[in-house]
Amino acid sequence: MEILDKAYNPKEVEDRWYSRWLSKRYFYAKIDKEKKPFTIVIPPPNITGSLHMGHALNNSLQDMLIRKKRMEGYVALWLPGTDHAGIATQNVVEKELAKEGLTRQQLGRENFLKRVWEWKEKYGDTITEQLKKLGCSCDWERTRFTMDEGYSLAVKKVFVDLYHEGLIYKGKRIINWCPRCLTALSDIEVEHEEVESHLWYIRYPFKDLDSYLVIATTRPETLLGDTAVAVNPKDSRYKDYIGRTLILPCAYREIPVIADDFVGMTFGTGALKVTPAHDPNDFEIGERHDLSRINIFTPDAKINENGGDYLGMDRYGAREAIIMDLEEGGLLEKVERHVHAIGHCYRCHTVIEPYLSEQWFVKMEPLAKPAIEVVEEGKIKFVPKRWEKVYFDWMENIKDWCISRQIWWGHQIPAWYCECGEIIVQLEEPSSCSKCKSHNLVQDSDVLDTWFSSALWPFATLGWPEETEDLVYFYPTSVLSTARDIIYLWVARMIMTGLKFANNIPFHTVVIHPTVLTIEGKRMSKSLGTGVDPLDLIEKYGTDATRFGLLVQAQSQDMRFSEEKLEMSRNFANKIWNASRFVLMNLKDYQPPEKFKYNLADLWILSRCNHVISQVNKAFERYDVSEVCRVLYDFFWSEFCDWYVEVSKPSLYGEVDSIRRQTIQHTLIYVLERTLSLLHPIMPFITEEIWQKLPGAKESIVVSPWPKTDTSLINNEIEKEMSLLMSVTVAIRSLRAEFKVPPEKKVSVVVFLHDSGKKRILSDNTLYITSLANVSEFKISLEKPEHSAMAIVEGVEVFLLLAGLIDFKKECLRLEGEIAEAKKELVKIGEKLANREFLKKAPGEIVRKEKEKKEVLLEKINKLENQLVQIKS
RNA sequence: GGGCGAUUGGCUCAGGGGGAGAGCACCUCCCUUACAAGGAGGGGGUCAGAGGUUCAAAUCCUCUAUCGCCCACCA
Repeated sequence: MEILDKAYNPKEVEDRWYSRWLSKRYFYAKIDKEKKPFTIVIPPPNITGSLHMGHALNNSLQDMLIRKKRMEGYVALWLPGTDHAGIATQNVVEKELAKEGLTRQQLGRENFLKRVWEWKEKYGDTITEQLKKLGCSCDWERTRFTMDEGYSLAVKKVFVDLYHEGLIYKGKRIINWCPRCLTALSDIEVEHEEVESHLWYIRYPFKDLDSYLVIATTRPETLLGDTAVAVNPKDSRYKDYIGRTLILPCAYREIPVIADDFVGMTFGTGALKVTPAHDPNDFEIGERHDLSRINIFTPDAKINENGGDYLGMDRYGAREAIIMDLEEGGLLEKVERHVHAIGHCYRCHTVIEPYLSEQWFVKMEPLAKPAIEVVEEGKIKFVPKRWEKVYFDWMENIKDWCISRQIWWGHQIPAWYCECGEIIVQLEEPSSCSKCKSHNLVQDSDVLDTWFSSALWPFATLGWPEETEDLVYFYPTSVLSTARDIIYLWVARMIMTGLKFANNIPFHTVVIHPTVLTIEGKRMSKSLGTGVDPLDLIEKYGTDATRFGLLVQAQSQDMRFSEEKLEMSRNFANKIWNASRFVLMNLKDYQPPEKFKYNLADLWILSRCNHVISQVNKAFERYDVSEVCRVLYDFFWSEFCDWYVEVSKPSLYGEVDSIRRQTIQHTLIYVLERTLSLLHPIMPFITEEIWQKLPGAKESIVVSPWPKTDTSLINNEIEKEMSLLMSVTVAIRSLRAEFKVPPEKKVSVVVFLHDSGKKRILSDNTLYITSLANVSEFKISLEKPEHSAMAIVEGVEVFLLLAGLIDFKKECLRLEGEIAEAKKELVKIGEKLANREFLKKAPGEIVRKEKEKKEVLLEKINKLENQLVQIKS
């Protein structure tokens, strides 16, 4: 039997096992129709990404689930891969080009894309390599990328099918435009943030009257694009002005006063400037009143030729200039402070410009409907359940999805325009126009929203649209685990496309894990420097400790993470290591026993162990990974190590009876082996390393069977008996400490009790108490000894014979304190039992328990008082 | 403006109708041959506040306060 080093050294162990597992192909999910599949598709990280705490948590969680199922005998597939991340990746490569003084426009589309692919080949696997460091048991042979050939075909097919079904259309609308990324964004890619700004009150003079109308706006610069001022038709203040003409300040255009229900009468002045090309509401008002739409911005948000004198200014410069001009012209009535939310690009945080342009959209309502139903019907469950409401709220108010992006990196839209005006949408490039036969066709230059392609992830990765073996066997997948901020962006859309194109739900459970925050409760962010790098943690504490530390905190609330919290986990890993070391050190002569001779403690730990197996399995069913961690931590440390290992020592060191010895050895192995298996999904490396050294170890813990509860070993009677011994032991230790008995000094103990059952337990297991509490003589007596300190546990009076060591004054005080405390409790219980309503309405079980408590307390007080009298005499 | 979540010992968090818990920190003792990344013992909380339901509330309901998150076209 090989003995372990004194302290656990994770680094040495981790690389060795991971490459071993790979070479054995344990993570490869081989289709076996006799077995059930269990599938998780990884939320594909961006190729630009590197592992952050959120990834570390989410992937530890997925690995935990997949490893457990693998051990349970499922064909467990964890399908990995990456996302091409259109805007993000394009930005990164453009930045690189900028260092060389180049722009993508200078390079041209084709060369630029070549550069991006080169970049991808070089850096795109960074994050998947990091996942290996985390111990993730992904099936790397099935790794996918959202721009793989097959995957791209799936994307095109979905687009083409939706188009021909009328669910994708092209339209001119106000969309969210990022003036820095120079592309449209969908509504959910815009992050709203409250900012302190102003409300400017501006006078718009009437053409034919010597007066003016005052409008209030947060964006004075857009007045250059105004084509009307609108008031509410019910607003008596303005009734007479409807239909009159105003002179637009700074632009000197004539615009009408119109009436529209949209306008609120209480905000501002009740008069609204209408800029159809730069505000979604104004756009709609414009449609109703047939107003012209004047675009005043260039794509990078500078004033264009429609802005007259302000041509070339950027939007903020133009604002200042216009305010100044208004002020000079006496047209600025007043300025108020005003807080409002404005949208920012989720990629570069530039302020979004509502911008009129022609884009492709997906009609969402028909897709959303069945996706709502499957969640309502419980076919897909969210964990925690409260996220279902979040999902419903969004789905029930869903808006059409703008899917075209004016960037180059991504899936180019499979639409071709003919000079005759015909639009051809199909998978392959057409050789000629289907209408006029012209060969002069140009493909739409836009690419699709990255989320359009990731929406297909659960089935496109399995080979769809081909009816592949993988697709048939592994789809629908089982669990999806992700962060809550992509419930709309990703989860909802996967459900919609899965139902539509793979004819089934994409997964039956959506686990929404908590967000990892800093210890101050702030979001972790690289740019703010508040992030923690999980690889640093792995380096410092080991992968297993890092995983345990994250998972034990993964409860239903967000977690405030700090590095110190990993110390607990590292210590736990070390504890596992050393307890195993102890076991292995005492196994040198081990032979699997043919006969057993169990003691109370053996039966106790076997019972506890099986309780724990069942608790762990239940917690897994609820996806309560934190509970799994806690149950195992508590059991291993506070029961197995603190009690069973300690109890086993005297027998292992001194016992001559070889059957007893073998029984203890067997029990140690039984418990350790099972605990390691239960811990393996959380802490894969240390458990494998130790497991391999246990007698009878087979191939690998990775593919070893998951523990099943053996109910025949669960014995509540035994657990109660053991707890009596533990209580007596603690009582003796406590008295020793109270009276400062040196640890090495052996003491004599006398216990006094009447209960014959308890007497038997104590006399049968004296060795536990004498060894655990350093007792030389342990007597069950019918006489109370003098000159001793006393404690009462479970009705047993425990006397520590301390002639000469006892400070009687102190002991009196202590006893009086205990009496007082017991009496306080007695009063409370007394009141309860005096309450007739309680006796009448509370369940009999509760009443009985309270009465029993009262008896125990009375007895205890009586005993304590007797002792007090005796000591004083 | 709407919704969701949180409020439990100094800190970070469990618990979720009938005995207030853990880890860290703190105090005392111990380098005992698995482990000082450890062991033994101990102190510390009227469970944010106010009402209500109940025989019984940290736990369920209502309201309030504070913090956080999400959604939203009031310019």
